[in-house]
Amino acid sequence: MPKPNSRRGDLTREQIVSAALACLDRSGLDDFSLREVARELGVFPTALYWHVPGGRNVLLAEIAARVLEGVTPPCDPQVAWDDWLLDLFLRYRAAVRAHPNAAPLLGARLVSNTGVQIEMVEGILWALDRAGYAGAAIVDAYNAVVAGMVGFVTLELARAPDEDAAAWQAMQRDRVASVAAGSHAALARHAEMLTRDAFILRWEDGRTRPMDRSYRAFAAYLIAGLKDGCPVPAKRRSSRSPAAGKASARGKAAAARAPSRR
Amino acid sequence: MPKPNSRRGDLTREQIVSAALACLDRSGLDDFSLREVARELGVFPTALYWHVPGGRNVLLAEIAARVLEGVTPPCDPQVAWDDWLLDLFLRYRAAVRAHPNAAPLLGARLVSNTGVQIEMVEGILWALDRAGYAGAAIVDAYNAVVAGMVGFVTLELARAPDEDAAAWQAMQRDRVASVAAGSHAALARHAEMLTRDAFILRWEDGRTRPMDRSYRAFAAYLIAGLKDGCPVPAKRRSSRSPAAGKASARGKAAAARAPSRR
DNA sequence: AAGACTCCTGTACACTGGACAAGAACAGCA
DNA sequence: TGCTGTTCTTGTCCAGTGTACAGGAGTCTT
Repeated sequence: MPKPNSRRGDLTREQIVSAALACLDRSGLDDFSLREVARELGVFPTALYWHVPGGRNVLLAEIAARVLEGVTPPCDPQVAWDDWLLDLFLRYRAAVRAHPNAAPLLGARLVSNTGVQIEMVEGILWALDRAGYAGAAIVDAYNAVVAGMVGFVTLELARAPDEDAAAWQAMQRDRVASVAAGSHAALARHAEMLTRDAFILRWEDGRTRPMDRSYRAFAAYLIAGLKDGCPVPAKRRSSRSPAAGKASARGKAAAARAPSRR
Repeated sequence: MPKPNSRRGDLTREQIVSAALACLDRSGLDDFSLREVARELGVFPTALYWHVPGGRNVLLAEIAARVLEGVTPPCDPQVAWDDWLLDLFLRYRAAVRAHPNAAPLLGARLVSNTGVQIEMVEGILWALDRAGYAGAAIVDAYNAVVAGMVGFVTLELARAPDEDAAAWQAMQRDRVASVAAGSHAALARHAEMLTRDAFILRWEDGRTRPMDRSYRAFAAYLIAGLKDGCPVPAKRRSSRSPAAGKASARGKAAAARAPSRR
């Protein structure tokens, strides 16, 4: 029997989400359970269903929304669109790093549920609009921004196996070394760096070994690509030589003409 | 009591992984259970532990590796590095689309376990090396490629809530409409397209409504950014005029699809 | 023929998410 | 004050999960 809650109507949805987030931070997503949340609140597990109908999944979605609260920078017309985007990239990552166990949630079921993320959506569109995007192209650019931002951070924080860290590290290093000795020249050449900082090969995840530099580089690549790939190079203060913009515009238009197949 | 297995040593690790993949395809990741896999094989659940020590998680990792088997295009020095990368992007997506329920697996715990993905790693490094990347920069570029590729596809295939589809669709559309009516100009302008094809706002997921065009655009942005961002622009055969390169890229990628193993 | 080894059968356990019925505390109203 | 309906909480219940562990068939080696 849990300790009687102080008073009657004390249990709020907000409170539940907060407690759930705390549990998630502590126990990880795999061991996340409604019963633990209830224990934390001093309440019976089934009480949660009253405030958050839909149960576990809905609660997790709520957590995701909470984590993303306030990531969107203000829409300041003084700030150049690419700077704004970069800022969003950095803030998103910071927000998720504050609750790394929520990362797989965001990566796997990012859905608009409470309308919190609407601000983010509008912000991205606003930035891309100022960059000169419109029509179908703006949808593609928007998707690229979201996928890149969310994807990188999710992957960065994906858990490395939590067995004995030293053993895992040794195994990874050995395998890379042995494999690379063969015909894998490029791998061999950078083996040292890769086992520290490269996806798939690294033996520490992003919470013990952040990938700041790679993330910044990634954002830079993507934003640069967005500059190049814009059909109408720029709205104000054209950012790049018109020749490059025009040339790549032709290529993209050609690619976009063949819609589906395969 | 499961039906007696035909013979004694009939159960292989391969068989188990195949059955598990079949279960995953059928039931989805949330409802994936060892017991169902065992049922499918006509075997007691605990029998799986003999062939797959480590249980559920290890089995899931094995599935992930299986899904990614044969994605890596051959390392043909005739193919330009950017064409090779684009090809990899397309093949990766095709492979995951064949088993969409495995997408969250790849997105959340992409780890090198059986060495299958080593080929992919080496391929990417080889391509980036030819692009002129080296040292720390090649690690960043590599991470960008992996994160982009994996991230987009994972997000594309993230399940939309499986309640009544029509209701969900109506709700999404209404919310966007109502919110956009306010100060969200950019959102309002493209509301129609966005609710169909944009992350977060769309009401169908990637398996019923593929995002081919956005994915191609995304790959193009990223690869363009990688071209721009390279410290030493190009190693051999200095990158041709951008227009010509883009034009030939489509043809080349299509041609390179033929000599695939598997 | 005997033993060792491989592979699988059973049993058992602690735990999960969630449906359900019923009860407690409160509100408004007479 | 007493009554009634609503809002929340309590308990109970169940099917199903992952996996540890003890053995028991079948096959191979000697």
